Amino acid sequence: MTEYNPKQIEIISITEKLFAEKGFDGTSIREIAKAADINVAMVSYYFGSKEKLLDAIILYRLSSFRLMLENLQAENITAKEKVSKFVAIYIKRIYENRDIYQILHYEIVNQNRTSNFPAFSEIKKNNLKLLEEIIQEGQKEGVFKQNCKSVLIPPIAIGAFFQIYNNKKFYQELIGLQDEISFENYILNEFTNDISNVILGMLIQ
Amino acid sequence: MTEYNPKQIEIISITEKLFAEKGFDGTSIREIAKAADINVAMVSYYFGSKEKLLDAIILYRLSSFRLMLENLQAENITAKEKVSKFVAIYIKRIYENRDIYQILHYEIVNQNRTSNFPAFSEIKKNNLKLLEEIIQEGQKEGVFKQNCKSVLIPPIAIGAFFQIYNNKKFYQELIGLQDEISFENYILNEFTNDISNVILGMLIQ
DNA sequence: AAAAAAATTAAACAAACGTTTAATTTAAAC
DNA sequence: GTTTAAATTAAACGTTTGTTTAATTTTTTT
Repeated sequence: MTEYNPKQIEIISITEKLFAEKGFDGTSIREIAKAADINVAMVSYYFGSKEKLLDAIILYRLSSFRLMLENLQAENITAKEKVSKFVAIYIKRIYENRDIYQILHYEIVNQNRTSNFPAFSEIKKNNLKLLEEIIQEGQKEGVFKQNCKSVLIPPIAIGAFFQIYNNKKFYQELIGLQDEISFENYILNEFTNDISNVILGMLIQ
Repeated sequence: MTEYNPKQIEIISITEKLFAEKGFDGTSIREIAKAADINVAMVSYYFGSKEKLLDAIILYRLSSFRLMLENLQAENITAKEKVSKFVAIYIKRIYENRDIYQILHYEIVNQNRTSNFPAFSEIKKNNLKLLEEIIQEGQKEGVFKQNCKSVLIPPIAIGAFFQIYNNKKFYQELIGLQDEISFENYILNEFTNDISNVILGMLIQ
């Protein structure tokens, strides 16, 4: 795997934000160069092309995605608590990596690019597998229903989060969250708790 | 309000699909012209510019969005049944208008365009108002909790739908839905029912 | 049938795009 | 301190972009 030097990582980070905000097609190399305070030729020099820069962003961010949830299974808590923890860790990770999620989401919808996202599918599958193990545990404990819709859990969590995040102004006004910090607090506490309860309500008999 | 002739409506419909698939920036006027079998100059001739064509698409689709849910409140059924019906109508409408939802979603995230979406916010607010009336009804009936998170209902429904729709291939494989028809059936029946239950689980004491 | 209006066309426009070049500066190696 | 490699630059490349022009065809009106 390719290692990136500090200059490359800086370009990756700045471009990640721009792509998430304005989209791949909506962001020009000249904009990137200006934001990162580099010459336009540097993108090609370091990454080969704009599209390969996108690949680099995805590769760079996704590489740190593995593990994190692995330890959860081993913990000595009830299945119900594990689901709550899963949701909390999941939403936190999405929130913290919202830029790359936004980019990936759009690039998956938008078939213009030929980037391959099998790595992303793999992560999703692993998450689901872990989740199903936890649910089976809860079924054995007799607290979860037998026909649980585990597949719906990630889309509910991710989907609801991005619906609110992408309509931030609308919901900030609605819920009454003035600044960025109170919004972040809402997401990581109240929202996380609510979604956790919604999902548990679906699982518990 | 401007009326559109059949030729304009054809351009609107074809462009709507292209914008939803490839994004505003990812779709060129020449692509639109080719798909709609018209000369490139016709877009400017009929709509003024590419950006005004986007406005026309939004205006044209959103104008048919009002009502639909209005009658629900008057029906002689329980609040619980009303919520189920609300969710079903809501998901159906999103599914049938998924292209314009996709465009709006992206354009709201993407601040490149100066299109104003107060009409869309208005629709969302009206939906929420109706929903809260139904919930209050259910609270009076004594079936719904006192502190209900009604704000979360639309984002859960829309969010979960688009998470699945935008990762269609992934979920088709996962759930086992070979063709387009069985996917549509899944969304309008099983998925709608599951989401309805999830939301009711959140409301019922 | 003649005149007026609307629709359609091919061609051209300048601007912006991603990318490459070749020259220059900076840093590392010896 | 000289040589070699890496980083950075301004300029130019050929395309593609959205839009406009001016000429032509089609349709409508009288």
